[in-house]
Amino acid sequence: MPKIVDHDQYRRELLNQCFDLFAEQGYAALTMRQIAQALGVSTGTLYHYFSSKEDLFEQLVADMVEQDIYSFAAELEKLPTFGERLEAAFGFLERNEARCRQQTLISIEFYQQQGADKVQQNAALKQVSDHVEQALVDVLKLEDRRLIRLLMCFVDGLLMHRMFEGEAVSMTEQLALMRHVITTYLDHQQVRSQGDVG
Amino acid sequence: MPKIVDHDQYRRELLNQCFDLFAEQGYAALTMRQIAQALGVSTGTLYHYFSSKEDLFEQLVADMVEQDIYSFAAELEKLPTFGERLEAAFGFLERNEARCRQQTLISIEFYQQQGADKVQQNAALKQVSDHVEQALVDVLKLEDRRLIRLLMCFVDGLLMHRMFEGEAVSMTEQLALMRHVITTYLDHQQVRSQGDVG
Amino acid sequence: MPKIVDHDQYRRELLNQCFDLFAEQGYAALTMRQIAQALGVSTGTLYHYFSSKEDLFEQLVADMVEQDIYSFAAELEKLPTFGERLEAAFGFLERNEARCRQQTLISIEFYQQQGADKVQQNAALKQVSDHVEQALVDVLKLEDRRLIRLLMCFVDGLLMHRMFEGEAVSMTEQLALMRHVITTYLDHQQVRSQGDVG
Amino acid sequence: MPKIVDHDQYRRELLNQCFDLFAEQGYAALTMRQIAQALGVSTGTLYHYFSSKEDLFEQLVADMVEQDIYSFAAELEKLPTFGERLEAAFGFLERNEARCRQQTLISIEFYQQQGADKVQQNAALKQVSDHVEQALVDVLKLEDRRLIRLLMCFVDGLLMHRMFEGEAVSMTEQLALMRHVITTYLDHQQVRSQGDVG
DNA sequence: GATGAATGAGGATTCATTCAT
DNA sequence: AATGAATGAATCCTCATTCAT
Repeated sequence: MPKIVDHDQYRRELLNQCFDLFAEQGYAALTMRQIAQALGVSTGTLYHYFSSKEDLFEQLVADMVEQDIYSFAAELEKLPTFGERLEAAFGFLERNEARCRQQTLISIEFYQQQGADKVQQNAALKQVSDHVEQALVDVLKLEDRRLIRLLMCFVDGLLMHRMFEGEAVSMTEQLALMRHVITTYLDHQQVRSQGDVG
Repeated sequence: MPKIVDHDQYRRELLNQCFDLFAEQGYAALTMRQIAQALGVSTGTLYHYFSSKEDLFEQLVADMVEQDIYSFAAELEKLPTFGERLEAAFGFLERNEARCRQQTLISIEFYQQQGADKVQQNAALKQVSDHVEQALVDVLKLEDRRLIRLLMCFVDGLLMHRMFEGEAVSMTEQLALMRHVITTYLDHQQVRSQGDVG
Repeated sequence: MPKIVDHDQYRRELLNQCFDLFAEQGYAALTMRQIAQALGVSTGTLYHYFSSKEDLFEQLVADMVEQDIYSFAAELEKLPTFGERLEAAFGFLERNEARCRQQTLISIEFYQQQGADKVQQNAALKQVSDHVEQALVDVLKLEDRRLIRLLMCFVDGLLMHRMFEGEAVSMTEQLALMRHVITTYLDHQQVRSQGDVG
Repeated sequence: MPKIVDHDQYRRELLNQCFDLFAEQGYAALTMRQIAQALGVSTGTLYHYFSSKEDLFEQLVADMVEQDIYSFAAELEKLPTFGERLEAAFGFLERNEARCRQQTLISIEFYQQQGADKVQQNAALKQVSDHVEQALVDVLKLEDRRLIRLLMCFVDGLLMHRMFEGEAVSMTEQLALMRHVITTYLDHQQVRSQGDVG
């Protein structure tokens, strides 16, 4: 194998370690020296692997897409009912709240950093979103993509409110309520469909 | 005699004009010189009214609380059914999407700027949230605060996804779906309640 | 009397009140706003009486010359021996150490502010010095101006060391020693002179 | 491998070159840009070696302590009489007047910059003083520390007067006179002691 | 590849001074 | 005369980036 593999692998390792830093400090407030120090390398080394701070950050976001934090998928697929699958998914979310918040924050940082227009052209965030959407379709076995999207919006909004207001917003309560609302809606749909059929 | 200036009023005027700037550029990327230039004053004047960039920003957020963008309340209260009231509220949201996005962005900026701990202690954002919550309770005539909170999370999440993905996420579609989901849920609740009663 | 008298008198009053401020903070560290605030006037008023900060400071130094802090002279003249007169003069110095230090500090500030060349051309500090020298000649009834100058140097040096080292340098002890040294010297001179005569 | 630079040595070199600047301009009037320019480096480099302007200045003063400008000591010790030793010491002073003035000025600047309380706690200036005092005790072979202190006060005062009044105060004359006064005093002391003994 | 010293444009902030009232 | 709001040049300091070693 050529050296390129090592190079690329090391680059990803560095990116991984940067993740928390950007989430905690924000793009602008985080300096290259801070990053270098936290990673235990010199700024020179940083510039050996990334052409600029912006490049480093963009690669970080791009990398985020590929990180399959939805590796929990397998567990869910065995569950028989939609209700159970949603419950498991929400349970995962609750257990990984910190990480999910970070992703949300970094996405927003990216948005601010790039400027609205660029972001929407840049495929990165769109990809993250689509990726997650597809994962949910597969895992929840719910075909209605509008509903998937609704869930995603709600979840991201909930994470945001949790940042601002902390425990004043109950994760457990809100997730339980949403499950109730959604299942009620789906049941009703089914009933109506059956009624239509009948 | 000094130049006659209503100090406090002028300060608010300056704050108002800053709002867009912070939402567009973000706290860190926006310089005091840029602000001064955009407002048509000197940096010295800025420091005459605000003791620091941070102070300016904090006042901006504090001011945001008091701005009653939910002045649309009056119109809604006359509407007879919950479905109509929710539709009207969502209509307002759609028409004022830009402004609402800005508020969301600035809140997040504030979160990053202040650090998680401070933010949750700081009354400001909590107030915004409570204020909006109460307004929705009054206007929608919906007593279940958990549901109100759910709606708020969803709406903020939707705004966020709209930022990242633009028109790829349909505001109209999502809002309509949510209305459907919620009314279905409420109807079902009522039915069940009546069933309980009967 | 024309208004000029009032104007001039007020100007002097302002100068007087500035004295401590400059001694405590130093020229550069003291701002016009601070001065204005301390004097209970506006910066505008300050500029009505003084054309600039530099001008204010120069006038302050010039004024210092004319302030006869050596008004103690009268008391001394009645004392019969040189030793007693010197003792009284040093006693005055000890009681007014704070004020004397301030004068010294302000002189040095002036020196730094003006630049070495200007200072020596500027009559101000030279005048203070000559003024004091003459006062001492008259009061101590000691004709030898070289000795007067030596005393002045010593006293200023002592004040300086007291600033830096505080009570680690004893004012009382040093002044007493100098009195002893000087009177010994003068006595010896006299003896020798008499010996020459005889 | 990094550029090979002896950090500490270079830092001292920079400090050395700063000395004159601070003495000439004073702490407040001297800007970091001016310093950088004078030293032929960038402001960034300055901040690489010193954490702030204040730190730079404090290190300068601390460094001043260790600079043994009293390296002339060896020459003096061979001289047989106190009179000759004092003459040689004053001769050295006269030849190094410029440097000595600078030290005095910088000490005063330090005093103003730090505020009276801090200065007296700060060991730096006290050390300079003690260091010089001990050197004089050793070199002049004069045990009476009060007299050493008196000489130091006089010398510093003389330097100060020379700054303000330039050649109007004669260095040579004043130093000669002080020598005369002191030797007369010491001779008299001896005579009296012998008288006591006899 | 790796280092960290060096750079200098650019940031927040201060402050002497002006001037409309 | 008196005020204090307004100005903007100049200050200290930071930080992305370069480059000699």
